[in-house]
Amino acid sequence: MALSTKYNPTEVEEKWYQEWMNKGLFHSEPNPEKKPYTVVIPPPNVTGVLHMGHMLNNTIQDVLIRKARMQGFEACWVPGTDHASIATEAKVVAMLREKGIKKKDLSREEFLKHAWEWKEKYGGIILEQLKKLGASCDWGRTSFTMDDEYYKAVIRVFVDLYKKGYIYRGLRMINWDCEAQTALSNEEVIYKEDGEKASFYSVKYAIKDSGEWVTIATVRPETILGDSAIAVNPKDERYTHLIGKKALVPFINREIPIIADDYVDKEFGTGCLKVTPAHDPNDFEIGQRHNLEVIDTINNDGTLNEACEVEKYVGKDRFEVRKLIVKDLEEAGRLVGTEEFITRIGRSERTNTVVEPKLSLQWFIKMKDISQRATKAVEDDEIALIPGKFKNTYRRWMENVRDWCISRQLWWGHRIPAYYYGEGEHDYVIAETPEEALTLAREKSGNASLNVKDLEQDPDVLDTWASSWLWPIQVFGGFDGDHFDSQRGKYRKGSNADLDYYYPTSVLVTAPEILFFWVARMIIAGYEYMDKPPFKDVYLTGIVRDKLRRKMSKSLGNSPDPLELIKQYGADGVRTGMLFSSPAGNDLLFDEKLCEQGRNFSNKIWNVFRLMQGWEIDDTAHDAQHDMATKWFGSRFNQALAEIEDHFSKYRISDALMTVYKLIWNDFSGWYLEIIKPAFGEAIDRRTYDITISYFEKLVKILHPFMPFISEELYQNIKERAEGDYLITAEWPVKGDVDQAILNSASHAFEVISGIRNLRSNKGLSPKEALELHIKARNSHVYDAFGAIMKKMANISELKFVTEQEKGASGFIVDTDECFVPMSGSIDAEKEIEELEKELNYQQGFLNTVNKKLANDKFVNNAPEKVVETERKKQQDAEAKIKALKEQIERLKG
RNA sequence: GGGAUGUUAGCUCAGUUGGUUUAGAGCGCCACGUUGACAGCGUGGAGGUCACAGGUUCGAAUCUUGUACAUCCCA
Repeated sequence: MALSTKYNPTEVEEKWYQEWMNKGLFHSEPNPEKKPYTVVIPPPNVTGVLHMGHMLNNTIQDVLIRKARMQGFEACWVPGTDHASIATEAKVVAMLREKGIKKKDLSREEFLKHAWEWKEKYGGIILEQLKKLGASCDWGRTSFTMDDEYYKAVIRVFVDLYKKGYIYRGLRMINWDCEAQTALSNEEVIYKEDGEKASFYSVKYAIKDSGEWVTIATVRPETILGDSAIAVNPKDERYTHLIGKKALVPFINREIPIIADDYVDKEFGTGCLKVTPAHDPNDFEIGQRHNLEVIDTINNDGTLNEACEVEKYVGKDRFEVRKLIVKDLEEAGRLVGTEEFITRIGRSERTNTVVEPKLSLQWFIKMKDISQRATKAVEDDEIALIPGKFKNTYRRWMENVRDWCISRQLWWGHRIPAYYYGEGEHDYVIAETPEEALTLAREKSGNASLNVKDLEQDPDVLDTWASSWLWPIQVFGGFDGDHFDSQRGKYRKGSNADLDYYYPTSVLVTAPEILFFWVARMIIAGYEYMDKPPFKDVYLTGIVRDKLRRKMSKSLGNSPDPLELIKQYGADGVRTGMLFSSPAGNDLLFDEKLCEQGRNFSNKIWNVFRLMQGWEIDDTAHDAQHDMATKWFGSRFNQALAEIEDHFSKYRISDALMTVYKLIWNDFSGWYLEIIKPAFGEAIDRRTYDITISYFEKLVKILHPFMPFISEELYQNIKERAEGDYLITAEWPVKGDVDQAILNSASHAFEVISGIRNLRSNKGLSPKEALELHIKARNSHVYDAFGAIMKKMANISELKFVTEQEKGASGFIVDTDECFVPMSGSIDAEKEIEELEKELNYQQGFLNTVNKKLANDKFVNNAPEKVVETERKKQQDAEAKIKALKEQIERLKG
């Protein structure tokens, strides 16, 4: 059968993925005979489509899981998706808006129906796309963070943490969109790149019981009426005498203290800061530190309320009031100056209105105590972050961890299980179900006649991360039913076979951007509920950028369509393309050329197969000449395998791939096959053929994690396979012996071959023209073993040893052996001398540095003996080489 | 403003507790080559004062200090 000279991935990839699925080869069950190797996928958002970041991330996971599977681990890769409350809700709202439906016209139930429909339609897209990449996930275990059981788990954990005293309700600044009347996440607030123009007003406040004044500067004069202090820097000598005194708010003459706080920048404005805790996040924090009154003067719709105490402003919009108040201040002689400056103004992504910082009651998790174990785990390397530089980042964040605000003013998500039965601040209960809530509420209120209708559940949902932090536990159902011991607030050990077997997982592969959002919190939850870490290693990938180092994003349009790439280069090509340049933690500058390189590699391997497949085999003969070649490649393979294992142990996936790449392309294809390749029309002997095929089989094995499809295709084609024999589950090669002497001899022989090729190239001699090679060698060992190979590879008709310089020959030097190639024509002596002198120069310079070292007593006395010895060896080698070079030059001159 | 990381060939990166050669790889580039696996290929070649300036050391791309630039995180 004639095979195409080009490899065509599309069909092959489809075929093998189906076959692997049909045979259940991705599926895993706890197996006491084997050790587990578990990976949980970072669940992609249901809103998304596959982008290059997913491609990189999931390729790495697949490489790791496939290798583990072949190494005899019970490999389990659990896939799934994240409900992504904010992103999804925004998408659904936008979709409804296009249909002319407003969210506020819908009931919660109606809205959620739309959301679920949307999720069913689009939520699985990424997972389907991952199949094209070759991801060997155990699809039967697919999880979703809003599956029924998962939902219950999240609620359970909320109740549990509340019982343990970790959850509380408190005031916090949020971003408020006055037009849409909703809270915004930080991600939904946008700032113009170059800032915006704003006016900076200087206003003077009277100091009580003194004729003095103090001048503050503000961009938001409408919030003056909510002021509760004036702050100065404690080191600012201009104002020290005022600290502790009272100032009077203009118009209303409310007495507010003058306080000292480090936050205040002496250089900025007048050095006096008006503090309005209700309407500025920084002011709020200052307020907390100094126990200041919080006076909320702005309504949800952006108008001022009664709390501002000035009748004419009440009910008017904040920007209208700004104009009015500026005018009034001016008339009252309180406005000292106005200047324009550029500042960052946050606007709502959706309505473009200026975001109003607003205080609101939110739910929090106290982080300090609950996170102690997680901080220590990374500090003590119980969990390794790779690359290690993230250990610092992690420590700093954990040591300064802030309480986690877990409530979101949204509908899509896990609804907070707080049930209110009255208007009082504490009139609520926390429970898994309304029924339980009712029982608790009756107890707490002492009102036995309460019924379910009197309870109102908190309308907000939980932060998405407050569900995904349970991912490594809950994908195995760790919080289901009796597995969770709600008395102790722990997983009940031994109750869930899957969890007991697969947890802790082996490695988490994710992006550094979510180190705190997700990774740290999973570690916290892992120790809290399992008393064990969720994973042993965390491999942090880089960000995929374009050639110009810009992050790939939809809005820039600089991200290629991954599926299109797969179509063009094959999944194997794209996978290797991504991995060629992705050291852990470093950004990957994506270039389609890398995929092209991957595709070319597929093609190279394909043609290797075509070559071997075309050979005729002679069963009777044994060509002993090939024994040296097979021995050599055996050692070379083992050497490379050891390197590969070493790279893998350090998660240097890119280096491991490059080692495989070079082993196949240079060593196997470039040298080995060329050596044993039978001449046109001749057959290869059986023994050499068989061993070559066994080498090729080993090569496709170590290739498999990177290029699963072409490797399986070739594995199936190089020989008949028994039923059920697949590469994906085949045994990973075992490390064997490395014969260093053979490797050294081979590289010497290859250098001689290169020397001859180089000589041909310089002299324009055809490779078809046979040459003689005469060698003045220190020992002839290498040539006894590799002579035949050298003759074949360099087209040498005769190889003989000489003891004297040769006249009328071109020469070159390998190590200290002098090689002569007799020439029929004339020799360009000048040119050869020039080259030899260049080399001589280098060697003499080199010898100089070595001699300098050896002449230095301090070096000889202080350096380790081994180092001194290698220097002596270098000295000897260089001297011998220089001698040989000089001889050659003499010869040419003479 | 605080902190972290980085700067090695045209590009992307290795360089593993300072000593195997006055630095390596892949890609790109240049020259030559095509009836016999592969032009999506082969053979050969060029290309770097390791950002800059000091310091430590017998010895520095590697340790240290400073400068410049770049990226990221936090406020």
